[in-house]
Amino acid sequence: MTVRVRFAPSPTGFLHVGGARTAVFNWLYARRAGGTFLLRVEDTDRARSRPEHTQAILDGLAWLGLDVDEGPVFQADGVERHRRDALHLLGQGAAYRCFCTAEELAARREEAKRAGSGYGYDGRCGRLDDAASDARADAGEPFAIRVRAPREAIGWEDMIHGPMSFLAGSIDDFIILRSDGTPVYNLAVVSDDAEAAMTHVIRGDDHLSNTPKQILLYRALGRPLPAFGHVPLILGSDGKRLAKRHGALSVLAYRDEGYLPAGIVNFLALLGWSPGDDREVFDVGGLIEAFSIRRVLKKSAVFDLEKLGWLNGRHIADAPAAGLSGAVVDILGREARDEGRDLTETHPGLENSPERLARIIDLVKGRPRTLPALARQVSPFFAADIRYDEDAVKRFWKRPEETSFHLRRLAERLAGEAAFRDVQTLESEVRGLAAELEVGAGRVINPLRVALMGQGVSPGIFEVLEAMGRERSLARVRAAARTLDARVATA
RNA sequence: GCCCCCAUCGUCCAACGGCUAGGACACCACUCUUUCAAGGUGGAGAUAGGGGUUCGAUUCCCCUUGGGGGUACCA
Repeated sequence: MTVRVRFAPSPTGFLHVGGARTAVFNWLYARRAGGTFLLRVEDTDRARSRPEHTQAILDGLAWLGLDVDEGPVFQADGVERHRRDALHLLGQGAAYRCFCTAEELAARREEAKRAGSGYGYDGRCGRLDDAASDARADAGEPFAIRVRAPREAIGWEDMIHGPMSFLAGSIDDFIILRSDGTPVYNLAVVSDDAEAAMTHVIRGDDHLSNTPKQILLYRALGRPLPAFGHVPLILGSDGKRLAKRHGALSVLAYRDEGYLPAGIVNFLALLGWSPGDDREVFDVGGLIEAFSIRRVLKKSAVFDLEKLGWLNGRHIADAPAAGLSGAVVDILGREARDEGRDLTETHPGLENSPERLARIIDLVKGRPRTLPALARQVSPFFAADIRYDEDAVKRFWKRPEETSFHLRRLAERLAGEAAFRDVQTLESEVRGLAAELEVGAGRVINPLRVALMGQGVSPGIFEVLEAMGRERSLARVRAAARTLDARVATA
């Protein structure tokens, strides 16, 4: 039998990281098994469901690269079938009409709570004889439909938790069809999963206590049971269930902050799962190959932004330059527009020299953790004018007078080079100057880095000189000297 | 209240019932006499507590504690 799994979010919000991880596990399971991954939008809560949320979920999955084989199907489209299933159960005697009103039930629950006891439905309407029930229904009295919960314990073999069991009597006769004729969640899920022939239901731990209710519905309906697997929840740094206050939660927010889908998927997969050895950096293909639902933990995991950053950095470093250049152009272009300028103005040549851009990206991509950080490293190689980072200036341009002098001497010396083609030569020139000046090489190199990059971080400075080229490098060094002179004058 | 789940460094993961409890992120130090958001080396850092079972328990069982989920005519 081929594997059929589904991801079934409610369109009541965006695709958040918790949902995304459930989707990742389902998708990985399907891909690993050569099965089918279905998307079902559980939109039966009309009050909270919104079409734009459905779109956001679709966009989120697409961005992550979790391609859907079937669907999206919408739960609301199955309402007629849900109703038929409820009525079928009623006809079979596996369910009964309940004439208790919502108000009565709330009052009884309140009272039970006050008395400090449990408050499952007492089954009183289930004891009505058929004639009485029919008469009241015929008289037009509104009713909901409840299933008759079995008296024995309900258990199953969970793919993640192993043997699971709920005590006899711990499940009450719950409502499956409201008095307005609309189905309740547990019925809709079972009806839909059975209809779509799901073989495995992999979902969050929060559904653990729904499972026995659903199992009894499968049995009552005479439908084959899927295998269940309940993946642990993701917690915030305070150990509480991940919520909005823990920060950016929509996966698209991570996209906007410059994370790579491969980095997010890798990170999410590692939350509650490991291949069993020390490997941590995986591309998507590697994840599919290594994934096993048996190795998913029972324990909930805390979302650690630091580790996501590190992992994303690894993915940026591993990504081919061609796959990164579009993002760099976009980011720098957006920044230019924010200043009311144009990219051809702020970064001339960036868009029409793809080979040079690729070379620069390959040079700098080992360090940054996000796309904007990558763009910041690329920027100086194309920027029409340099901007000096406050902290870098404070740290490496501490002696403006001396540094200005050093930089001028360096410019003179480097100007003797016809072309900046050889990294070794460049290095010996810079070191030679430092020796001549009788200062440590770092005393020249660090200020030079700020002059060229405007930042305190860069690849090896000699590679930077070479990649930046003769004209631009000399211009930057001279401009830095002028800037420093101006500072001395105003000081 | 009742039902259910969970418990290894701060965090994410390892450890057929058997080496000194291992790796990663973060942190600290050193290093790359060139920066760090990169690399390398080293360091600190955990089996929640108590009982069992066993020659031997992170591992199996029980209790306690702690955390989480559910307990709707929400999904």
